[in-house]
Amino acid sequence: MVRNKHTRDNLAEVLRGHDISPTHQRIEIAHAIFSRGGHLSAHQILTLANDRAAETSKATVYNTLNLFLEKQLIREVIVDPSKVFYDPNTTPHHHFYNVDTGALTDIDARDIRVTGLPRLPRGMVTEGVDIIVRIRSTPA
Amino acid sequence: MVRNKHTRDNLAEVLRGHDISPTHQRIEIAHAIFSRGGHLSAHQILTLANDRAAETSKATVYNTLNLFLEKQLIREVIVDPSKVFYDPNTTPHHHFYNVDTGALTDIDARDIRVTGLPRLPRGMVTEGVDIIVRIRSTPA
DNA sequence: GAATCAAATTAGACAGAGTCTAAAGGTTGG
DNA sequence: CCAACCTTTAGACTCTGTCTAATTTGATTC
Repeated sequence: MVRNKHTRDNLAEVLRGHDISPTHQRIEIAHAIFSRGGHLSAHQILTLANDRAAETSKATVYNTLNLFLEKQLIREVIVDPSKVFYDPNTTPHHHFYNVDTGALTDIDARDIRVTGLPRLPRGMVTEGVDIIVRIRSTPA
Repeated sequence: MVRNKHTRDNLAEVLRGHDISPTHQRIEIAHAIFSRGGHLSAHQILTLANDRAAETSKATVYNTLNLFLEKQLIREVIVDPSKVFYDPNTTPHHHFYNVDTGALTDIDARDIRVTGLPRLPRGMVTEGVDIIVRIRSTPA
């Protein structure tokens, strides 16, 4: 009976599974990202990681996020020119982006089909397809 | 018989057509963007605009690009976390993004069809759908 | 043309995200 | 314990973009 998938012990295992030695700081950062399940900026992650004890520096947050990206533990979502969001959901999915509030919402990619894309240039392969649906509330 | 669609005189007309008073600087900026037909960063535009005569400041480039955006003369393309690209093509289209080189290529949106998108939350409208196909060259 | 007033431009200070560096701390194996 | 290596760190630095206050430009009216 699992009470919490994101205990620090479990996270250490996850990190090891991705070839990442689980240090204190990395576990705190993973905890910040995974326990909320959603779309945080580097700055938010820095704040959360230092919530229980101030032991993680800005440099480490950036180092670690880039490491997590490399090891495919998280994904990057680029919708706002001034900020990158980090996404713990690495299953194929896309995003609604509320241009008024900045809120990001996942769209499961299972049902999505894109047709009519041109053939790729020779010697090129697709690494991924990102769809961002920009939405806003109807004006009064 | 038109030799060049992007003479400075023609551009002045285009600007007026979008409710923008055509100043020297604005014409130089428009010229930089339109005469190359694609995907420049603010920094590149600043350099190009000062090519023939150094008369355009950084502040004006940013002011002007934002004005052009508002007046729908150009579009923004957000693919690179560290930089916004400005796109003179305002017809519906999407992009190939070469993650190795950073090169952007247009994909005409006419033939593209996306199915399976979930219904929008109440009171929301779609402002636009951006599709970015990330590509890279096959490893040797 | 001169006077006036709004719009546009500007240099440079500023802000925020992210990188880099050199030093220090911690692990691990022998 | 030692050596080699990996990780973290403070803080300086870079880069993109914004802001401000002052000046320049340009159009309008007399």
